Amino acid sequence: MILSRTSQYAVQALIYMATQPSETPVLNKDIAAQLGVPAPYLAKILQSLAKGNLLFSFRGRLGGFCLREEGEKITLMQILLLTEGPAFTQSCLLGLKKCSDETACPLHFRWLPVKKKIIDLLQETTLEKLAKAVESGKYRLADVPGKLFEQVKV
Amino acid sequence: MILSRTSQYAVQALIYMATQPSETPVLNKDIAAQLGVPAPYLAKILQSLAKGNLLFSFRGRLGGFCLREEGEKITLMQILLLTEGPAFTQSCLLGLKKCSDETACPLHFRWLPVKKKIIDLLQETTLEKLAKAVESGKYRLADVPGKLFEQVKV
DNA sequence: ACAATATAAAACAATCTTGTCCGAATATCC
DNA sequence: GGATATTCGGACAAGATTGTTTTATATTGT
Repeated sequence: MILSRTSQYAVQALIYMATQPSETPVLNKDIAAQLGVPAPYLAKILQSLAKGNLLFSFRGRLGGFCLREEGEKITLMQILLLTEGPAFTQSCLLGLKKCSDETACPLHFRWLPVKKKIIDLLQETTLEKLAKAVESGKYRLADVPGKLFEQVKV
Repeated sequence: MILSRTSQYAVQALIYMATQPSETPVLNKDIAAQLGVPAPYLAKILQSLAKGNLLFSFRGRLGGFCLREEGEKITLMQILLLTEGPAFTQSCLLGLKKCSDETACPLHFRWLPVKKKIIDLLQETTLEKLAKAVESGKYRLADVPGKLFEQVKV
């Protein structure tokens, strides 16, 4: 598995938030329900994203979470640096502590161009793009998405 | 982290084995010492690789482990399919159970070409190539490799 | 028989994921 | 202003998974 479950939930949640009107805070409870993920776990993830300055959080009635920046500015890389840790981009395939151009594992120079592709993807993919994809109805954010964009307003 | 520790140890161990003469079995104990990884844990990994038909194992005195095929035939993909599980190549970045061209997550088509690069790399990289890289002395298989290819025979 | 070795199983520890609980903050209603 | 409902915040623990160690057993060559 490339990403930890924590990272997967974080990305899913932020994409969902980017599909919602940005004026009113989104509830952890609602996000969890829409994605079908455990609410207590998601709450902890959202709190850490708020500490990482990616979200605003508001307590009390009418509280919830808001994206701190507009969706077009937030990249997947920003999210994953918070959830996977800052060493995320420098990790060695074989797990060596020190694996650089000078002291390299035998896979280092084969892995380098692929890693660059991954990093490029993560840096150029913004929440806005992903949110639009979901809003188009052609892509889904969760298994058995149920009524993510099929619900009728009452 | 891209690979589990189990996978990292497995790849390291098999590369090391490929650098050793193929006639005589290699001892788990020796591999563990050279790589600086816990021997009992490595033993479990090697056993599972033997069950997956990648290694021969011999019990008793003069026993040990041998590569089942020559190094040039064994690819990283073969190893990781055993240690990461057969679903390894189809995993969705966001963790969706069903994420195919028909039912896709918003990252699916962006991720696809990158995933292909990874799979290509894993399929075309053989133990032989990696073993030769290590034997050249320019690459290291473990942190603080100590005397991996510096030791003097007595 | 003995020593060296792999194999198996089980025990232990650490980490990751999930759930429960209660307190703190905030808006709304009276 | 005070009561109330709602929501985040944080502590704690249960469960699951992964990683690590220990112990015992079986096999093989000398």
